[in-house]
Formats: sequence, C-alpha cells, structure tokens
Amino acid sequence: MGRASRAQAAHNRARVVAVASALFRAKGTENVTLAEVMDAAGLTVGAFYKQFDSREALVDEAFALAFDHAATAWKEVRRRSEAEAPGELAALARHYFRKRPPERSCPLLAFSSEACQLPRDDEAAATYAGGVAALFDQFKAAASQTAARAGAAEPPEAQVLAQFAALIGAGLLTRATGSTAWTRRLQSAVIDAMAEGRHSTRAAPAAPDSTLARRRAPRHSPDP
Amino acid sequence: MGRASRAQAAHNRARVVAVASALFRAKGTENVTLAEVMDAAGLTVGAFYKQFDSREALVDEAFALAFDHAATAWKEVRRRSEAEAPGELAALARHYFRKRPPERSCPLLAFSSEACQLPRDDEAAATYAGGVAALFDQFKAAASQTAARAGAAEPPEAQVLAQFAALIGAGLLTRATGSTAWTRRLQSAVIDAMAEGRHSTRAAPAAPDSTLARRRAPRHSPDP
DNA sequence: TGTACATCAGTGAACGCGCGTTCACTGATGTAC
DNA sequence: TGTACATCAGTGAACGCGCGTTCACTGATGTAC
Repeated sequence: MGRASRAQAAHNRARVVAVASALFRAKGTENVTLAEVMDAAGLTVGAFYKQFDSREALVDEAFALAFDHAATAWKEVRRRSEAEAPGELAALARHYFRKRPPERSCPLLAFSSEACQLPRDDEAAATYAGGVAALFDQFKAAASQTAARAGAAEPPEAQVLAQFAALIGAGLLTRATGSTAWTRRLQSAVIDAMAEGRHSTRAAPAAPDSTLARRRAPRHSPDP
Repeated sequence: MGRASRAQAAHNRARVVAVASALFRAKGTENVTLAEVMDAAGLTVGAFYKQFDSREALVDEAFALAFDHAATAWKEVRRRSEAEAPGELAALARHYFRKRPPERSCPLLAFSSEACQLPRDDEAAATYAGGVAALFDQFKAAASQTAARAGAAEPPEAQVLAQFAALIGAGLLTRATGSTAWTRRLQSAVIDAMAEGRHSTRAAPAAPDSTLARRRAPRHSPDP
C-alpha cells in the first residue's frame, strides 16, 4: 500500500479516534481491542503505533471526543427548546432519557468505571472530569434559562446540583438494570422534578405528579 | 495437602466468595483475577473449579453477597437513626457519602458497568437488579418513616424515586471524578433535599440551603 | 519542471505476557463391611 | 471398633487463547538539487 499523504494520514488518525470513541461508548473501554478499532477504521493494527504512543493515549482522545459530542448535543437541545414549555431543563432531561444507539450513550456513564480506577494524575481522568464539568455547565445554564423564562430568580446552586445528580442517577439505574416499568417511573419523576423548579422564589406549587413526563418521555437508556 | 473435610471445604468456599466480593467491590470485577482471589483466600487456583463451574458463577455469588452486606448496612443505619432528626433518610444519605475502604464501596455503583454489558438473561444481571430493588426498598422505607416522624403524609413515589436517583447520581459522580469541593457541595445538596422532604403535604417551606449537611457530612465516596 | 533519494504511513506476522481453564496427582476424609 | 477402599478437596504445572506491542518490510509521498 505504501505511504499515505500527510492529509490522508491526518484524516485516518481522526477516523481512528472517532471510531474508537463510538466503540468505547457502546461496549465500554475495556471490551474493545485495538484490532477491532483499527479494523472498523479500515486499517491494520500495525498502523496504530505510527499515530499513537499507546492504547492509553487513544482512550484519552476518545474520551475527549465523546464528551465534546455529548456537550454539543446538549447545546443543540437547549437551542431547540429555548421557547418551549416547561423549559430547557425538562427538555434536556427528556433528551437524556431518549433511547439511542449504544455508540451515542452518555460518556459520563459509559466511562465512569474506567475513570474511577484511573490513577489520579492520569490524563484521561482529567479529561473525564473536564467533560463532566462541561456537561454540568450546560445543565446549569439550562436551569438558569428555565427559571428566567418562568420569571423566577436564579435557582440556588444546591437545587441545580441535586437535579443534576438525579438526572445522572436515573440514567445509571436505567443503563444498569435495563428499561422496566420502574425505570420509566424513575425517569418521569426526575423530569417532573425539573419541570417543577421546586425552589423557585415564586413559590411553585407542590403539584402532584404531572402527567407530562409520562406522556412525553416513555423512552429509556441514557445518552449525551 | 490431601482432601479437606466437608465442613472445611464449605468454609473455604464461603471464604472464596467473601474475598471475591470484597476484591470485586474494591477493584471492579474485570480487574481481579481468579489467582488473586484464590491467593487471598489462602488456596491455589486449581481448587477453584472444584467449587465453582466458572468465573461467571463466582461473580454472581459475589454480587449477591455484596448487595446483602450493603442492604444489611442500610438497615442498621436506619435502626440507629430511628429517633434522630431530621430523619432516617438524611442519615442514610450521610452514611452513603461517608468515606470507606474500597472493598465496602456501593455494589450498585461498583458493578454497574459490568451489569449493563451482561446479556439480559444472565444470572448475575438478575442478581444485580434484585440487589438494586432491595436497596431501593430500604430507601423507600426510610422515606416513609421520615415522613411519618415529621407528621407528614406518605411521600409520593415520584419524590422518593427522584431522591434515590439523586443519591446514586451523587455517589457516581464522586466516585468517578474523585472528591472535590464540587462533589462535597453535590453531596450536601442531596442530603439537604432529603432533610427537606419537599413534597410533604404539610407544605414544607422552601428553605434556603440548610447548613446541616455541610456540617455533618463533609466526607466523600459512595458506599453500601 | 525533472530527477534521485530520504521519509514514513501502512502492512502483516511474530512476540510476550496474563489469564481462564484443564489435568494428572496426592493423601486425608468418608463409607461399607 | 477396626480395616480396606473409594471419594474428592486441594495442588501445581501446563495449555490455549487473546491482546497490546514490536518489527522488518513496502512503496507512495515529500523534498533537495
């Protein structure tokens, strides 16, 4: 086959990262071999080490790309739901729970195990933490925007944090136990909690379970 | 060494499961070898297949034991905090966030990745789902008890579900990103949300962040 | 613009290591008489 | 209770396979003149 042009090589490298990122999200980092990645990218294993120092380096880049994609998707959801009732936050939660192909599952969840057994000073660990922070920033902005639209004051940080934790927790539980009647109720509960904006200074009524979420988001499985 | 007595063999088998359960919780199922387990149990690898059909079978039993231990610990926390203010639920959350040795980390989190890539009809997957259900039952009972003590009506299921999701989510985020100022605020926010019982029919005031949690639970890392 | 040569992206096979599993063997335990 | 034999928990080495990594080789690309 001979040498590839510089442009071609750069293109190939990017494809390897993209393919790896998708495979890692879908099957978990540890369940994907380099041969599998290179095969999916249309290359042979030997070529890998011409572009990357080690498997570890690829994991780091794949993490970064996956979080970028997820954050971009969240941004897009926010943009599309700007004018929607009951607000961006509930829209984000509905998006998060929407069923999607495994290769687009939430990187925060897909990589969490890997992240927590990484040495503290590992690059990939920092990339993961940065990715989580970026997603939370999106979430927080959506919460602010939702409150503003409702004419309420900026939501207290504690409320936003608890809502974010609930979103991620429900995603994890759905992912780990599979979609059931219970996980659907779990998701509806989390979506409702977003829609309520319970701490809003305008004394949001402690409404009984809205049926909104149940109508709109009967889907499952976490995502970006 | 020769043959061990039936009682000794049963004892050995139980020790293998216990040791495996602890190691799996601490390091993740996939990062522990059979040799490591048998070594820790004071036996050699060859003996393993006299007691278990396969590694998979051990994983299933280890899951069950870990969830049993966790559920028992939750029960104990509930018993000890029965008379406490602001209630069992917040006590459970404080317990959940308390720093502990890795071999006692929350099985729901420690095994979540493994669980979600298991075939749907796998025994271990069912054991995992059962374990999650058992922990949620404990949580729900604590929520009921907390409401009853406060003279409030039975909390709506949606509230309990969202609180449980928040607990697990905060645990996951702490585990995956390591303890930071952000994760401590996250935990405090979740604990406060428990203490508030925001949906209680007695119109709980939408209090500003209580400082209670911040005083009492400045620890980290999830657990049983 | 052409020519000669060095570079290096990609190939495909081989290496080395770790891990789950198997197996022949040992000798105390359990059982039948 | 004692004796003879079958059972089988535990041993330690070997097997087989998969995977990350290395390496000699190829030939188009890029560069120097």
